[in-house]
Amino acid sequence: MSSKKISIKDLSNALGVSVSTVSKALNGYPDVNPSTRKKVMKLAKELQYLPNQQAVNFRKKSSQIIGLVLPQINHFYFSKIVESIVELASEDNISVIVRPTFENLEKEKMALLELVKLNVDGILISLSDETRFPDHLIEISNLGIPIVEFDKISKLSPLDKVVTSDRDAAKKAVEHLISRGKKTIAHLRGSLLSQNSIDRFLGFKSAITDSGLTFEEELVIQVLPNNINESQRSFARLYKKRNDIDAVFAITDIAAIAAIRELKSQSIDVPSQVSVVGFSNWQISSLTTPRLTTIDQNAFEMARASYQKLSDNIKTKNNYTSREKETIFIKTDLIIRESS
Amino acid sequence: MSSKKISIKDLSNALGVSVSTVSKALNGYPDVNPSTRKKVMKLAKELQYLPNQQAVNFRKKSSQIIGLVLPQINHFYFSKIVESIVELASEDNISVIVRPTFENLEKEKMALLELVKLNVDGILISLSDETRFPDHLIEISNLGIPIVEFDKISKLSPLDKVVTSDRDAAKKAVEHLISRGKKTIAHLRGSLLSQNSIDRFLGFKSAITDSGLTFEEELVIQVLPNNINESQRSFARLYKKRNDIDAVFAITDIAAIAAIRELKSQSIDVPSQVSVVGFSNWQISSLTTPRLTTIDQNAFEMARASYQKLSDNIKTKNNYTSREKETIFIKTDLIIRESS
DNA sequence: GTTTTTAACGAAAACGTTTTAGTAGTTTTA
DNA sequence: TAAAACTACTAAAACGTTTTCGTTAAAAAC
Repeated sequence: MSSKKISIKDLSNALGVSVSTVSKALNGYPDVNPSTRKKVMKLAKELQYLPNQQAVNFRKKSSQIIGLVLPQINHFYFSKIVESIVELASEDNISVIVRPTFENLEKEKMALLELVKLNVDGILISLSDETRFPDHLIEISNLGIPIVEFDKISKLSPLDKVVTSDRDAAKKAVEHLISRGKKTIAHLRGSLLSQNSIDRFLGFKSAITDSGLTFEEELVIQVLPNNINESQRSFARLYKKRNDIDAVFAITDIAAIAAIRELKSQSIDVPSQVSVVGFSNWQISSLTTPRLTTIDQNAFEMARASYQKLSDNIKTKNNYTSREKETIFIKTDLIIRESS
Repeated sequence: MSSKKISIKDLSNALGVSVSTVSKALNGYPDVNPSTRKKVMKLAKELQYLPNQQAVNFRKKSSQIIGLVLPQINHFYFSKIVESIVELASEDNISVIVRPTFENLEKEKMALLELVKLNVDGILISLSDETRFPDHLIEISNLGIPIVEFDKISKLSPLDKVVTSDRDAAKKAVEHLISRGKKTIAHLRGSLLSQNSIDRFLGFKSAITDSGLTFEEELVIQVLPNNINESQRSFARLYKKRNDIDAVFAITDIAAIAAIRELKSQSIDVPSQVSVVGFSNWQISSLTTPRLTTIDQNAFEMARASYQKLSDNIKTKNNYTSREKETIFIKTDLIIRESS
């Protein structure tokens, strides 16, 4: 049964015409007689000829493949990004090779190396937590391979970037709490080195000071943003010291849920006594009780803008290295639900 | 700056030695003088030679790429599968091209076609809801391309399959409820056509009858497994008719949370008055209040077994078409938490 | 000292396609 | 009717490798 794959040569033999003519007929070149073209097309259909894309790409020195490197896939935000990018690319007949780094710099470097070897047309990357210096990205860019950083980026690289406007988003969230009359607002932040964490903190701070409240260092604590138990314990410690807290702005939905869980366990009502706002709008935030007010990061728009930028870079590859690089900001939405 | 990519030919020119020798030196062939090999290696490192994997694969008639086709990526279970498969494959230096179908048969067919054109070494697929007949899979298999179905499979295809042991899992879950003394157990099931839904229902039924309880048709209702509002409304209708229900076995965690939400809104205590068990062990199930008892589907093991099977098939490709196909069952774990 | 073996290398084909450059034959132009 | 233009085709190179099959020279065997 196993029908062997048929090639242009098979068509050419069967029709008594050269391979060049077959290729031209198939690809719409003008210098082929309509009747010949018809014959070629007909036989191609009959024999179910499928062009060997691998050979085409090799010959054309393009791969029609882009690489997508990111910290994780099993993650609500990132998996939406993967899904969106893959779908957008497929509309352009581009395939996507995904490589998770698990926040490991070595894996990130390995992934990039593999992608370069594969001759990918371009790379989209969201950096691992361990990545301090973006030298490996710059090297790739110098090789003439278009590369766009998104979401978790490095401020040190001269590359195109697409980022969430974390600072504005955080400010918006905190201003919302303030507009609800909250005055003693705690912030559960993440790592001191993560750019997201820094920007969200800065947004928090400027919302506080801009509205005439006094910024208290003590009300800002660091948590592990994706660890609910650790976050809950950390928040519990803070709340013990400062039970005058009337609102919490958390760096992630998980951290927010951790706070809510702790407050519930102490029979503090959310939102009347303490309001809580998260960040990311994970699916889960609409399933909790109370439903969580949060920031939607607009994963699709992040994916779209990143892919678009990369796609543009690929299309104008000739002067890629010399072109001015830009940073694009993705707008967020405040989703107001029951927790605030 | 843009250093052009260097090829074997560049090395060969620089060293005054033939391309064959360079290639052999690089690839550990025995018939090359150790000193020559050293020189080649040295220069290769200096010039940062990277083999053009595209050319290698083309020449070797392999792609070192596998295709992964599934309904969605932005989904806790599937994204874990994607992540796991990609990681396992990367250990074998295999790249993965992912294609979501969004439960659309046309997209599924298109995705497969693209993958075949790309000469992928093999394909892993989880079928869309729309897929009734697996003809397109069989065609591919007949082309000699190894293919393994996983999770959402078709009973009609003579192919290798890896599936969750849904029936056993559901039985286990319901037996757990029975062991807690529950006697009037409702089941929130999914589509009448989906194999998962059928098997979970059959597991539910056999747990009931095997333990001497009477199976009541009325206690089984159909819901949209991933739509919390619809599920809640459907369950509300059921509970209105039958408020003697003392336990619920739901086809997904979402449906389970929907039931819990409805019960809470009626001030029915979970689990003392009504116990609830979900299915899938999504991240969210450990974050709800009460934490949800559920079935862990062991996404990693599903990924591992599927990849392993495909990998074996690829390695023994010569007699693939004629080989006996098998179905592998992935064991599940009952995760007992607070909702039961 | 002749034959045989071995060591080290290179030429060239091959993978499937695209594309350039060329060629015959026909048609148009002037 | 000779030159110019056009039509429809083909040959062959090219993309970067791998791998087969020689080939030469040196080493080993007898």
